[in-house]
Amino acid sequence: MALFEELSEQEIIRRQSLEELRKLGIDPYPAAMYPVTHNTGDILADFENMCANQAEVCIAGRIMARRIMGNASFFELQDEKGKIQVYVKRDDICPGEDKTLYNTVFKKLLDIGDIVGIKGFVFRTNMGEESVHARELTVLAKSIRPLPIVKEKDGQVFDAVTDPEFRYRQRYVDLVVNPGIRDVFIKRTKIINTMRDFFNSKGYLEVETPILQPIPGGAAARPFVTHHNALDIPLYLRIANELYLKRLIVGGFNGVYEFAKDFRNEGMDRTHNPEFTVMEIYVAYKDYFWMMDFTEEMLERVALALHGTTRITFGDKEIDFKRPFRRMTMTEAIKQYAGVDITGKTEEELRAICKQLDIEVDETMGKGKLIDAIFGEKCEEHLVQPTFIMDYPIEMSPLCKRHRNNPELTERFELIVAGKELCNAYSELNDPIDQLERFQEQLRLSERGDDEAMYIDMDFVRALEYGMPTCSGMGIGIDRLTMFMTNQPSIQDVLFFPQMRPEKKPQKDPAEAYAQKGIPAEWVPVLQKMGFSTVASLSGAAAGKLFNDLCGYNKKNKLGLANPTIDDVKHWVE
RNA sequence: GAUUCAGUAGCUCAGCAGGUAGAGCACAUCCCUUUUAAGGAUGGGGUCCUGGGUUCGAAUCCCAGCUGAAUCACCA
Repeated sequence: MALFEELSEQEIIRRQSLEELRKLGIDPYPAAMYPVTHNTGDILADFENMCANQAEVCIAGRIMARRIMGNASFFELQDEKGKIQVYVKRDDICPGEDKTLYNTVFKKLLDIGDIVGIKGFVFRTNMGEESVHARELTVLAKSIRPLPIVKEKDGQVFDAVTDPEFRYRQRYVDLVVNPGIRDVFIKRTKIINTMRDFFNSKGYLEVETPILQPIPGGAAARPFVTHHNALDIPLYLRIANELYLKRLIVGGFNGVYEFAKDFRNEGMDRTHNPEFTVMEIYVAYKDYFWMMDFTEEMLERVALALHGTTRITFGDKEIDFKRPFRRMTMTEAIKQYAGVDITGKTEEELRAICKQLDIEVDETMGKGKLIDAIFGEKCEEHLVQPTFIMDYPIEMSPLCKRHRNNPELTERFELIVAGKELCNAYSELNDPIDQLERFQEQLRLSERGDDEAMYIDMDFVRALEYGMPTCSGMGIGIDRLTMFMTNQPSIQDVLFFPQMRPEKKPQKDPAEAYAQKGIPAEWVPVLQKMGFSTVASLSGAAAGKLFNDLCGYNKKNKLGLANPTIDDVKHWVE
């Protein structure tokens, strides 16, 4: 009894069914493989043919609905590809005298959520429903926790589980009961595979680089820190892999790419998760113009692979990934959308412009950040269709090559879609002396109070000193790309397991802890029910009231326990 | 970090002039016995997020906290 103390009635019943199955000699969790031959998708795709031939199939999956009748019943079996109705006739699955498998096991001991295997043949019922007629039923895994019940008819969903906390914490349940969730994640993988195929077809090499880094380089962000015991040094979870991929270009690879989990110790919101996926690619002897063409082709392929068209819907917007994308410089964009010309302006002049445009600034912001603020505040929101914004100020791009025609700018582009940054790319800086100076400039910004300025990675500078060919690199946020391509408004909807605050388990002391105070084990559940879930919580409680409550509870619930004396209770609350 | 909203049965939700906790699905028992989100009847199931306060009395009103979401701030 004590074992079931915290279980709901339905859970208790299911655990009893579990024991009943074992008593009948049925292992509710058998070890042997089950020889599945088809999935529901296979059957429904070729139904007419299979039905005409009464094709034999062996399928397995979860019971999602049951319609129990006398000696014939129906249930819905759900597998990875969908659902199909199964027809279970007593005398077919129990050909002999013993009807236990049908009457007891199927009708009484199985529940929604249980995983079963069915051998049978394909047929259509009188009602016209595509079905499998069962000849054999095998219990493959008993479910002892009831699933939420979600129903569906003609594409309309009833009682869907919508609580985001439930869905994200128990994604496994979300995937089982909510139609369409699985599809987002299948598309996510398809996006990645399409990109990977594209890169491989060009002969570029997929590589892996360190996640634990002694210097968190390649981007400006606060890192997660950890400690390596054997080396006794701090290590950082990478915020980017850029500097390692460029080292490989130094090493002689012409094209390298990596799908990388990066980690940034910053705020979480609808578009930010502390760990996220980025694809970065570097190709030698190319520049950022080439990379724009490459990026367009890649995204067009992804859209076509997913939707068969370049036009996609995102929220209330329609976005077209058809090449070529619009291209404009940052200066042009600011001129067009903010109405100011930033050409040749000093830091002080820019600060005045910000003030005039009602943009908040502070003293730590240098020229680059001021320009970025104007762009972010006044321009980004207008850029709905894919747009390359080119030629960023040099201060905000310490790893990017100086612009060939203007030393104030860099050969950098970002791709903006629906007002959000999707890609970031450079003609990569390969001048080691310039690179070191840029790092030192970052250090000065950092001393001025900019806590996101980059760390100096001297080994990376050393690598550049040996010589890196001209090259262009591009990074793209895979989570954001998936959000666009699957029309999901939140990053949590494209991550299987988005970061959540850990669940707090209510603390409960075991009966032994109560025993040390002389409290009999049978009273422990009663005390816990009354809110005294730990021994410590008892101290200081009003003994008289508790005594009355306990005796009253005993009587009211007809527990038949021997009441403690008032002196006993006084001792308990000491 | 700020503001707003939400937290009631396994799930979806009602209830909130403060007065004995409700429905549908799910579950159990029975009837029916080829059904289609839902046949019929009966029944069981709740720390109304937690802790304080106001009150004769709080799911309901007030305060604080926890968890989540949205918006903003921060941020590639």
